[in-house]
Amino acid sequence: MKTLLRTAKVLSDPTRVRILVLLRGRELCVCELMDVLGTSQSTLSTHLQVIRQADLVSVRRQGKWLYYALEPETKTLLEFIADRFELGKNTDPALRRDAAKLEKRLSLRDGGLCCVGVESCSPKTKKATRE
Amino acid sequence: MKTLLRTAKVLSDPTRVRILVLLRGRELCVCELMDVLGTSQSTLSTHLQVIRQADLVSVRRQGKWLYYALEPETKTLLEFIADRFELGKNTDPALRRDAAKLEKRLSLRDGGLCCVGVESCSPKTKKATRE
DNA sequence: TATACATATCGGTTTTTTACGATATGTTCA
DNA sequence: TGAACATATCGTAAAAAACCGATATGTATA
Repeated sequence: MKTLLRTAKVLSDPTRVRILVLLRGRELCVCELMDVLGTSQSTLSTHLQVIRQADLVSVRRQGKWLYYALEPETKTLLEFIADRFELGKNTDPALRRDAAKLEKRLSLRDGGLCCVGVESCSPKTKKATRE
Repeated sequence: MKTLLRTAKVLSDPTRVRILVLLRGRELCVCELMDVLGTSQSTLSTHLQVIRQADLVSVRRQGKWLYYALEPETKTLLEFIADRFELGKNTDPALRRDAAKLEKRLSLRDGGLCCVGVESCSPKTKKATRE
């Protein structure tokens, strides 16, 4: 029951759903998520903690960065959810915008590294990156 | 997305999960739910509204009483959830206690009616039926 | 070792959620 | 029609969650 409650809590917040959907298909580092979501770094970090405590993701360190990825079981769950609630087919405007932003952001990766030469990755310049 | 958020919100509260599990397999009237859950009538009513707004249940009036039942689609969803989060196998103490209480309560039904001759059905005597 | 930097945690504030008694609503049956 | 009753809604207080800036932590690299 507790596991269900924690998982459902993750899924009851739009930002967290967006995070999970973004992680579908690839791992992402925190600053990439921040860029796409447009939230503050501390807010994002807290959301990630909620997701982590529900055991829905794994974290891997590479260099200075932490890469978040869906657990295999979470992928199953997300398939089911995307199917049932029609998240997959670019139906939702927020999710579609996220996907577009992510694509742009991913094209900035250099040799698989997320933040090399991306000025928005510096916390100093990173406040309120609204478009 | 909105549908997912509403559904997940329903599932992120233990009382609401208990309600859905109780409704698995049979419809129940509000006073039966109240008896089993041990919450106040207004609290239960509010939870039921949240569940209703997520389109997870249908309501049917019979005589003075309202009977809540899972929508067919909700049954599918609950099967999946019970399977994945191990709600079915009497693992959870709260759910097991609920099941036992419900069985007793259902044995009081008279000709399929829920509240005939059940004194705890009167709002006056119904406050805080803790065991 | 010192600095820079990516991410986490803390403190405080605002918003949301929950619970409950009191009251309203609407149905039933005398 | 009116009294009784099952359920819904309202008002409010208490608890939880979300957000953010500031600061802490820990890794990387010069």
